[in-house]
Amino acid sequence: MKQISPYISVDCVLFGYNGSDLEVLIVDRTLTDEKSGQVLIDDRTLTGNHVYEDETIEDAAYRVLYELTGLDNVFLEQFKTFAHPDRLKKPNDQLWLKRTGREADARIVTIGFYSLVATDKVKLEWKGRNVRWIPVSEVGNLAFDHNLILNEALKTLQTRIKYEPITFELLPDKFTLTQLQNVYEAIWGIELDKRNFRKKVARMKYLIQLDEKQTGVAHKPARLYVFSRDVYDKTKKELFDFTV
Amino acid sequence: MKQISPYISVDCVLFGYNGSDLEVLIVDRTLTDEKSGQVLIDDRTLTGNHVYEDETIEDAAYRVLYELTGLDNVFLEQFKTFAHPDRLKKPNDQLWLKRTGREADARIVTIGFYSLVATDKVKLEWKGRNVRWIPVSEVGNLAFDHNLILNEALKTLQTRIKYEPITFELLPDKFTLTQLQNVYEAIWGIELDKRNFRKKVARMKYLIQLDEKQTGVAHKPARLYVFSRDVYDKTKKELFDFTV
DNA sequence: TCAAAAGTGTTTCAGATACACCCATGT
DNA sequence: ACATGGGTGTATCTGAAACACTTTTGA
Repeated sequence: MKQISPYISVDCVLFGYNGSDLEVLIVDRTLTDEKSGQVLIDDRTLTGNHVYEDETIEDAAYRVLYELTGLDNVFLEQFKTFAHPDRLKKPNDQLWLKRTGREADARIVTIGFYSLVATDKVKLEWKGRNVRWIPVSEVGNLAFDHNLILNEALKTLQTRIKYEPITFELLPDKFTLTQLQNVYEAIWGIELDKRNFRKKVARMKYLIQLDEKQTGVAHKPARLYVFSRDVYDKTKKELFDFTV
Repeated sequence: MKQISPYISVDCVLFGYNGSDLEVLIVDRTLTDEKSGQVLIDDRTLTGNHVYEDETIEDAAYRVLYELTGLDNVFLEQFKTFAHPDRLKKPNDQLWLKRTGREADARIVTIGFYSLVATDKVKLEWKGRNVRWIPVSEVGNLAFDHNLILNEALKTLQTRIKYEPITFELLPDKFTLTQLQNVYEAIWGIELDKRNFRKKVARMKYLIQLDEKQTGVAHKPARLYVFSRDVYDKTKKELFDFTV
């Protein structure tokens, strides 16, 4: 059995998109007293993971993703590390650590990763716990410092999509321009003009229009597009202008 | 005495500007065999630090900066965490850890911070070791994974200055527009057009023109400017447009 | 035939780029 | 007087923003 690095963990913020809202994958955390049957803890967390001694943190994060989605080519990026001495010191968190056989006093550094996945690819069970997609705006209180981690991940995502084409990771392989626009709108929480949006993406050579249309929709069917990483890598240029 | 967190460290990439090059603060690492007098190690590192058990990583990073500069209001930002299992496993690094009384087998996570300082504010000695500013392009091989850390810090800096006005942190409080332009050129390694640069900064209301000029220069003296954080905070706006 | 979303063009304005000369100072 | 860097304006082009109607499909 592999040895676990006891002071390092990774937390993964999995973002998904349900057609109208930006969602995040949340896991239920419940703890019931064995004797009395009393519910001691009933709240929620992000998906986290320990790290093995001989494993990189990236591999540890990919392990969570693989367990949740069965996919191994998912967008994943480190965004910030959380190491506050008191980050695991709330009463519920201490109780949880003790009851699940962890060292409750240890200072654990967690490296935050965020990930973009098509929501339908996720199983609804993980390590025996319930897993749910929840719109980011309805998440409420999370355990540990997971609200902080989620907020930082969201800020990173909002910024990153301004400069890098990663939004299609939230969509099926073939998608419409309206879906793509909706993703930007969901992440930024604003509305964009359809015509201007389309003029903008028309300049993005790595969005390839297919000879294919939606089917089974009760309106004019939209054209389908795919993202071409190949074209993107060949045409992307460094941006040396500055805006602020 | 405070207890040290044995598995967490911070590494600080201090960037400076000498009037023509972007520089980074580098510390000599020398180890001499006590009996033979033979030089066992003679190379260079970034400035790093341990973290105390009850201390945040930000505070630990500020401690390095304070020791080096005597300043406590320096620009500092976390940019990436380095945790590869083999990051301290090179022979010289193992030798160094053992001879300086550290646990050579332990996996140590280091959180990378970068910082922008006016170079003249730095003392030239730190923990009994020689400290030097070296142009980023001339750094050469560093100990541990410090070349990797430096490269990531530089990439972060190059990107960050596109969107946030932090470059003046590398200059004296009062600076000329040419100095400011030179900083951008040094960080990006490209040349910018003087007139276009000035038109651009003219739109930045937080650059305040003083009723003051350079003195003692053998040419038309330049006007001096200061950065106003106050104006910046009041006028900065969220950027929701996207460019890629 | 109606409901629903797809798809399209023009005008106006702001900012990006390219480019060359005179000015103020110290030596 | 000369060397040095400071400081300025215009023309062109590209992209951002604002804005409304026709088209195609399934029900």
